[in-house]
Amino acid sequence: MKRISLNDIAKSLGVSKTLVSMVLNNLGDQNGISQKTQGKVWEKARELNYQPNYLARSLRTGRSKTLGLIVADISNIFYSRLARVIEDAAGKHNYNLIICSTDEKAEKEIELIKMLRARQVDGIILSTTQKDPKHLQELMKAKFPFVQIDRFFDELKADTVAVDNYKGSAQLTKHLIDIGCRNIGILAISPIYTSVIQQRIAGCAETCKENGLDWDEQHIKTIEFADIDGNIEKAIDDWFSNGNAPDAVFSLNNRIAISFMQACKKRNIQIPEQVKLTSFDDIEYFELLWPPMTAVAQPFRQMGQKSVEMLIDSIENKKHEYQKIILDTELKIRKSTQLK
Amino acid sequence: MKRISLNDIAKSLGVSKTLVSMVLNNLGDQNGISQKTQGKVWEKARELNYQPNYLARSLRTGRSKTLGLIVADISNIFYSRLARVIEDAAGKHNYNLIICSTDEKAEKEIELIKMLRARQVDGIILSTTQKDPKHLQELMKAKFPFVQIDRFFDELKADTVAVDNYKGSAQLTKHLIDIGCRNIGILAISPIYTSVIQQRIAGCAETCKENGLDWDEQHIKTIEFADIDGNIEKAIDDWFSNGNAPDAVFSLNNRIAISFMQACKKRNIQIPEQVKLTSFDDIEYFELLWPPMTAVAQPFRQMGQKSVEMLIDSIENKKHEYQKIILDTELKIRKSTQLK
DNA sequence: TATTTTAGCTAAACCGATTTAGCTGATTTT
DNA sequence: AAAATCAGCTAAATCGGTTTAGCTAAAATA
Repeated sequence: MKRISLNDIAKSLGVSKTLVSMVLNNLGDQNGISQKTQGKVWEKARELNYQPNYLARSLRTGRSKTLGLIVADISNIFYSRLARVIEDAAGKHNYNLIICSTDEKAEKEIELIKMLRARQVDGIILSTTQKDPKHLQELMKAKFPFVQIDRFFDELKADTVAVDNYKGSAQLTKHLIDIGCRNIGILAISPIYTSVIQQRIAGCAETCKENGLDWDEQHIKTIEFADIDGNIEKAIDDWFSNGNAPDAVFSLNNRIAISFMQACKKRNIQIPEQVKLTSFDDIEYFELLWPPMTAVAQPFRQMGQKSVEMLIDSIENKKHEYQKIILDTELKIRKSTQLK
Repeated sequence: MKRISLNDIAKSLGVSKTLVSMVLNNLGDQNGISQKTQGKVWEKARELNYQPNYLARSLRTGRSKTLGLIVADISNIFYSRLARVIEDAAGKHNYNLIICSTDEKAEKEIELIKMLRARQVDGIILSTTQKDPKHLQELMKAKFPFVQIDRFFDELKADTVAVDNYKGSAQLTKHLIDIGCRNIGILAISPIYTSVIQQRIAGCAETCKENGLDWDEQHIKTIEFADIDGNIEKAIDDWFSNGNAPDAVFSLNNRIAISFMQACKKRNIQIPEQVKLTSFDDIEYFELLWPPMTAVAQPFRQMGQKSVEMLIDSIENKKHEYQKIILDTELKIRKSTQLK
């Protein structure tokens, strides 16, 4: 049952394992190994069904050909689609992926980064949950390759790919104002200190102010990640039983939007008649919901591909220079913000 | 920038790396290392911010504490939810996960298994795309730990966790017949030879026959994974322009159901008035679609947890005995099969 | 013929941990 | 005082590759 090693091949052929290694890495010609010997090595390798041990190789070369991907929750469809793009892009360069979810816990994220580094991943693609950039600064200081995706600290001179959350949010808000909304409520997923959430809130708030709407913090309800449904219930209670219900709700995350919609169904709150509903993160289901949901779509394919390109360049290219890529979103207007 | 190794700690303290290794693995007491020395080691490790190299450890111990997860497509919400449960369950035992998608390609699956074994994962959780059990039999012969999840070969004496697809499908079909459907069309995702698809087809076909409905292969449309939308278009063309349109459609996969629904919207085919629509794999969005979709729900949490338990037992426990766990599904009846 | 070159190959170090077998000097037992 | 025990520690092998430096015998050159 023991797996076949280079040594086994070498011994059974009466050659050195150096030679076997060179041949199987296609360095035979370069090192002047005769065609005849090369043939024998390949044949024996096939006969014994040799598979190299990547651990041993990685230990020696210092390259594991593995990347880490850290997101809040891989079962969130936004991240799983992103993960798939990243998996494929990484695969093209012969890298594989260890995927981890933080559950929006900053502490867990730090543990995961530590674990991934202990596993000698060559780099990490990270949608951070950190409140401040301290830990990522340490990564930078250690010259450890990583890319910020989706969420990021602008002050870090690090590779970044994200969307213009401010602009996307402002566009959506403008749309709501254009169709007559005067009181926009925000459902923000905790932790709300992330760049993504802050920018989305700012985009909405500024646009409201610019257009002469009242704005204060009261418009924002924070939904704890650990109990989305319960928190949504509370938010709705608060809004709809105190007589200051918003005429439009802007959910900053697809999960929350769904939960809000479910709650409205239960309570017979009509969308869009009683309240307009909109969300960040367009997903394919939004089009088929009742009512179909107006949403801000993110170019997740581009994001995924770019992040891998940047990361691999930063791993393999000594003179890699960091880049910040900010992509545009697209507003998809649907029935949840249209009366007719 | 070099990372700190055991040797660095050992040298800087003037002790052997054996000692350092023992202390940091909490084997100090057991090996009679004095408290004073242990204290010094821990302190130095903290001071130098030592992180063990998992590759080196794994190479030596023969345990990588890594599992492989192979599914058709991690961006499919069914698999991403499963993956999340598996990630958490594995994490509790200090295992991490390399996640891979096969795109329903049998060849790619074989490559992925090879790759995962080369990476020395300790075991694999696999939703197979293979047509015949040949390759999995090889895994068994090599005594390599793996668990079949969702899709499986019944003839393999291997750990398996899945649902009773036949029963779930039969239940759903019975429901359709009960509400008056006489001509049920199946949308099957290719490859249709998987256990899952075969059982779902059989459950539907047998139930139709038992209830006196006509049945032949014409009722089944195969949808190629690589072009779901295009294939759905063709299927609809064929059904609805040839005058032998089904009065109910049973989609064997959540992706296909969504695509079918989208196509119906475009063509103004009314659900459920013109055609009832049902699907396997209940997902949270189904409840909010218009119309909400009748579906067969799978206990994915249980599936994920059980699969990890079984796999880890089979890795760590010499006298592990294989188990086959077949769970029940739950029929969720919603508006897409109700006229009123 | 003596020397250099070359083709073809190998020995040994190395990556960073774990693990086995055993050493050293002090203390206890006989 | 010699032998046995014990506390506390270490040297070296090992996992399976890659890589460096260099060997050997035959062929080519001087």
